[in-house]
Amino acid sequence: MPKIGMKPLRRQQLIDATLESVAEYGLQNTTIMTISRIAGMSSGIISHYFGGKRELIEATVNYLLEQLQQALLERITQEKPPAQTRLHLIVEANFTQFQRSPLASKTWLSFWAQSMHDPALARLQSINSKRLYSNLKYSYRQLLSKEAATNAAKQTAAMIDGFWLRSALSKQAEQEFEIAEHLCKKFINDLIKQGDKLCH
Amino acid sequence: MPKIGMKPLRRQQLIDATLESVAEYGLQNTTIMTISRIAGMSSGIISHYFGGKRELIEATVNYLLEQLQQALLERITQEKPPAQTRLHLIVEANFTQFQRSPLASKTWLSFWAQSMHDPALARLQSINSKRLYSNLKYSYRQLLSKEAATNAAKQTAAMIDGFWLRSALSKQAEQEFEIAEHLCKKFINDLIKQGDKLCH
Amino acid sequence: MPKIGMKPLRRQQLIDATLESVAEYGLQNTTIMTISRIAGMSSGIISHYFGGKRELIEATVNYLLEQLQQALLERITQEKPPAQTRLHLIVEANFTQFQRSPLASKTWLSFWAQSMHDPALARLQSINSKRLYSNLKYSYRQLLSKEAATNAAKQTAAMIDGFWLRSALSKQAEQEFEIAEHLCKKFINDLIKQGDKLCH
Amino acid sequence: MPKIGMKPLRRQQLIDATLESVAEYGLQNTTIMTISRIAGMSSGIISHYFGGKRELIEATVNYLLEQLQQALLERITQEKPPAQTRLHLIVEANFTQFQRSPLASKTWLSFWAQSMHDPALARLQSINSKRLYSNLKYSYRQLLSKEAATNAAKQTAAMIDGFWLRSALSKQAEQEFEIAEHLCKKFINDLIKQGDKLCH
DNA sequence: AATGAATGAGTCTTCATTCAT
DNA sequence: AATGAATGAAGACTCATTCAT
Repeated sequence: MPKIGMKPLRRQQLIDATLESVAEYGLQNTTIMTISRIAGMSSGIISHYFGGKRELIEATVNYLLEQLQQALLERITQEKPPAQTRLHLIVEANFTQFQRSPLASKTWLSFWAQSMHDPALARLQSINSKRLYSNLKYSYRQLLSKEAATNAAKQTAAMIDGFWLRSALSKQAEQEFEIAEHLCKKFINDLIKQGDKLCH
Repeated sequence: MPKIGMKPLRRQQLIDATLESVAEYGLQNTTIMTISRIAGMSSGIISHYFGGKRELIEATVNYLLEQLQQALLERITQEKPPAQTRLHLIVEANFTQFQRSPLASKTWLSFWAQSMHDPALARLQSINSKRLYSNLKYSYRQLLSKEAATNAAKQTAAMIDGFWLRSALSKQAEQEFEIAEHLCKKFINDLIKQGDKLCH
Repeated sequence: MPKIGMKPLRRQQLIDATLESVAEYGLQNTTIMTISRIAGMSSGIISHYFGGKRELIEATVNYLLEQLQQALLERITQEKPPAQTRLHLIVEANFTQFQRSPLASKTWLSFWAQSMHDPALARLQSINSKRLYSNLKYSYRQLLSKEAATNAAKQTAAMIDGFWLRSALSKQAEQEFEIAEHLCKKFINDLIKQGDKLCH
Repeated sequence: MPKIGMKPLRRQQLIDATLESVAEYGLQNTTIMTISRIAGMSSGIISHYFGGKRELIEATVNYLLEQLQQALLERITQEKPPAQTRLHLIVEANFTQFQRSPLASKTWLSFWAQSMHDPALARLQSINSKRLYSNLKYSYRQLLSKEAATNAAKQTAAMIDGFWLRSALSKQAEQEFEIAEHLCKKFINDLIKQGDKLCH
């Protein structure tokens, strides 16, 4: 069945299956078998489309990164929001329904841990980490002094990642994520309010 | 060599070797062989002293938790510090030289990821997470209203964990940890200063 | 080679290899390696087709039982023999060429010993034991009183198993089996003759 | 503690422990550890007194054989019984309380299975098998013709071993052994009675 | 005499990869 | 394009043996 465009479709199906498998069994217990079974395909298909398990894992992380980036772009590029709004949108992009899902959150954490010993994953993780920081700093810079903006961006990035980590590991993930988003925004607001006073 | 007191010694040696192995190879690539080779012992020794790999891993996490707890107790119990100082001490306890070491930080992250699919590790992680929050909240409560203290404790816990996570994954871990500790303390100070103003 | 019908073929090949291995090395010294080497396959194939060594062992015992049962059915069902003939046929089924082979006899004994500590094997052994007794009793009942039939069935079953055991362990197994079959039939004949006299 | 006569004592204690271990766990699952634990000694003691596990196992089988032989001698040498009585005594010696115990019966069977692949055990088993036959034949010879005696001895030996095997593997071992002993004696009586008639 | 700490070869099992079809 | 049969290296675990004390 030599259909055209089969390759992207199959690849995405396998990436989705990988996300499901990692969410259910963990990265450690995710095997060619669990992935291919979830995808409803044979085990050989992975080598066929990705060359090996490692490449499929990397492609899956890439997909998560793209989703995150896209969530931000969707929010920001439609309009030209003021800096504070933009900061809120960055927070929101990091706490979308997709990112909150056990599927995504468990996978992220597994990948981060793995990234310490896998250069390809480390590279992706580094890009992601810097991107969050840059986005935050850019917006803060419009409201605060250079030093204050740098500090604020680092604190906010840490708080976002920290809340995200704690929520992902919590048993009441859903609820925790809700509070987390609120407290991140509150932190931003307090920071700006405080910055105003200090400026004047 | 039937020496008395051999058991605690060997167990600690194996825990140390596990930390080194996880730091170097990751939890996923840490095997009975890597651990026993680092410890300079045979592979059978692990089953002999811990029953199995799983129990050794759990004992190692327990050791990390104890180190963390002890770092805090050392700082707090010798004196009765004021609340703000106490909050700083909590931050410091989470950023000791030991905790900053790749050995500890990489191991923590590996364990957290694994905890999502391992009830025993999940339990330990949960205890640790709640302990940090409780300690922070207790101190904040002496300075802020109940609601404000709760929010502050959650934000601070997230920031500590987040900084810790970002630093551990960073290539300039040492430097990042330094800044992280400073910014956590700064956040606490700002929060309290702000809280004062709101109260008055 | 995705041929259809590969599974039953491979399973039988592995069962045959298991019989050979147990006959040559004993159940205790039969390993995944000895079996797969005899079968001319890789070690992984056993888990692939049976799930594990245990299941392969059980399947092999089952095969021996089926062979025994089939040997009896072949002899009995084609005709409706008189009771005495039927008793002889039961004896013959227990001393077929296959059952006499070191391959079968050594394996039986290994399995019986193991059955004392393995519920699954114990169940199979129990079925086999009861089946022999039932078959004998049914035939004797047509010739003797109830009590005499019970006794005769028990004695005959014991004699068959005992001869079988002694022959299997003997160095001149082939010769011993020959005599054993003859003496079992003689015992049956004598018993019936004697029963006649007692009846009349 | 260089006590004199320690060696025989320790050896017997270890043989007893081996019997218990084999009865409880089976020969396959009987390890240096299970034996030494039951004996309340260290694992090293076995090498110390027997050289290795294998030698201990063989010594244990030897002990079982001696018990069997002694049971027979006790019954026969006290008096000079007539042949039929003597045959009954042989049966009784094979069904003493000790031989009926799971401890002895399970061990016997394990050893027999192992004997197929262990020359030392095979030798012991062969001696035992021949001894039973010889004893039976000697007594039968006083009552029957040479050929009849040979047949009778073989049948009786098979029946004894067969009953013993079936009883050992039965769930109601105790009860089965009782019936077994009775039916063996009955077989002997019937045989002699029949032999009388044929002789006259 | 007796211990038990330590070893490491051997076992079963898992699983990513290969490849004929 | 897609399968899944087959491989074999690597994993954790077991256990008889050794040996310093």
